[in-house]
Amino acid sequence: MRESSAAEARPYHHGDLRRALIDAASRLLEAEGPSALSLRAVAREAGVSPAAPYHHFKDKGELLEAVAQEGWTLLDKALASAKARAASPDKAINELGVAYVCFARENPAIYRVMYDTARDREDLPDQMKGDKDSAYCKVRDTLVEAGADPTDTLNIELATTAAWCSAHGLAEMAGFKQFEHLKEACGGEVPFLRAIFEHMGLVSHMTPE
Amino acid sequence: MRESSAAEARPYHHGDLRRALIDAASRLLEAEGPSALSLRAVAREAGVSPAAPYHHFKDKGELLEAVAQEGWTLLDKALASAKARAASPDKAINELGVAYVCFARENPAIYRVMYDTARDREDLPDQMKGDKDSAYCKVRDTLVEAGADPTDTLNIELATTAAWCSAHGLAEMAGFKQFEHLKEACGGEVPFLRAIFEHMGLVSHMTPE
DNA sequence: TGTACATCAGTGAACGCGCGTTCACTGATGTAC
DNA sequence: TGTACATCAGTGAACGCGCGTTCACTGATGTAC
Repeated sequence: MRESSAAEARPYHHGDLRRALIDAASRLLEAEGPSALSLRAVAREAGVSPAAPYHHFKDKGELLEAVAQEGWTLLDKALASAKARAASPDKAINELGVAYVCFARENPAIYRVMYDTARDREDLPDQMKGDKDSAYCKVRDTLVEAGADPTDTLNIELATTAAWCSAHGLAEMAGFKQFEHLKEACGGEVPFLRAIFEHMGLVSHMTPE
Repeated sequence: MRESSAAEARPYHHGDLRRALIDAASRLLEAEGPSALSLRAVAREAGVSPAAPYHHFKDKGELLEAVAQEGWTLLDKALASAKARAASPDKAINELGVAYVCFARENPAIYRVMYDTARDREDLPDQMKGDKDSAYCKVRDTLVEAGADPTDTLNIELATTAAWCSAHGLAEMAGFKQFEHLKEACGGEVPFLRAIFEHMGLVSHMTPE
């Protein structure tokens, strides 16, 4: 009832500073790049004193992990809506790939934080494999729907991994200048991505024929 | 004639401090990780004052670029010897992939510096495309030797890019704990890599039949 | 072959900076009675 | 409904640190004569 005007001075208690700090970190990250992400800068961006974040995060690392976690959740959502859009299961796998790369291209700094923190721990977030709605499971299920033998779990997992790695590699490389002329030749970035995924032939090896 | 004993105190003039600094940086990088790579630490590791590197590099960035450049050269060599070892052209492409990933796995920090600096500039080193002996050209030529139509330059380039991205993605992910059980199931890391490359099917789309 | 001198490649002290984190504090909030 | 008090979530000053870089310097090297 009290916050009548948007321009009103922020009250002493913030309301949801944890959330605000994660958002500020994301903003900073995309605006200034990963190297600019200090705890002090995040606090500054959120309009709060340098000590305030310590009431919500043990240290800088814990904030970074929260930002990465946020990224994985956004990625899950992006893949879910791509899958919902796909016309048929055997088209879906490449569309998931395209959506994956687009997510990385639109949020390059968060994407980097996601993988940098994962690589430092040599561990992808638990969410990835456990959760039924996770991005990983979505890719795997799509391969099955496209005709892969669901009882051949080893090959299903290998194929899912192959697809994931391919998409990650493409996501990290797609921005390089060297590929500009290929994008033009294909008629834009998305057709270029589609063409690359075609060449990776991720589904053909899994289906009986 | 003067440096008789290996234990002799280093003379005032170093001889090849530029080289020594790049080596020191590589050592530090693999020992302590990319975040530990400061100019001062490199000077310390090389046993030299903090100001000494400035006689050989304009600033920290220039040293980093030299380290990355060194990495690309080492990668070229690793791929060259893998290609020389390969039994047949159509096996060679996957073997190049395996060698690529092994290089990244054995030099993870340098590998990261290579791509971090490239991504910051959105530009792979010129060497990559220009030089006939470059890693990129080696992959492309191998695809042609394996039967791809050499006049279809667009598809050759797309396939080379696809192969490169796949290998890069795998290189960055291969260390994750989540894949331990797959490596075991395949009988080791290298067979695992081979299996993943099989699933990526990089050659099948290029050959007439 | 010796010597004067320019140039090269180091030293080490110093600069200012932003960082992560801690501290004693205080204003705001919520709860027990 | 009012009040005392514990707890929560901020402040802002301060700490020590390692960093990149600059500076005046000096020891070593190489070259012209």
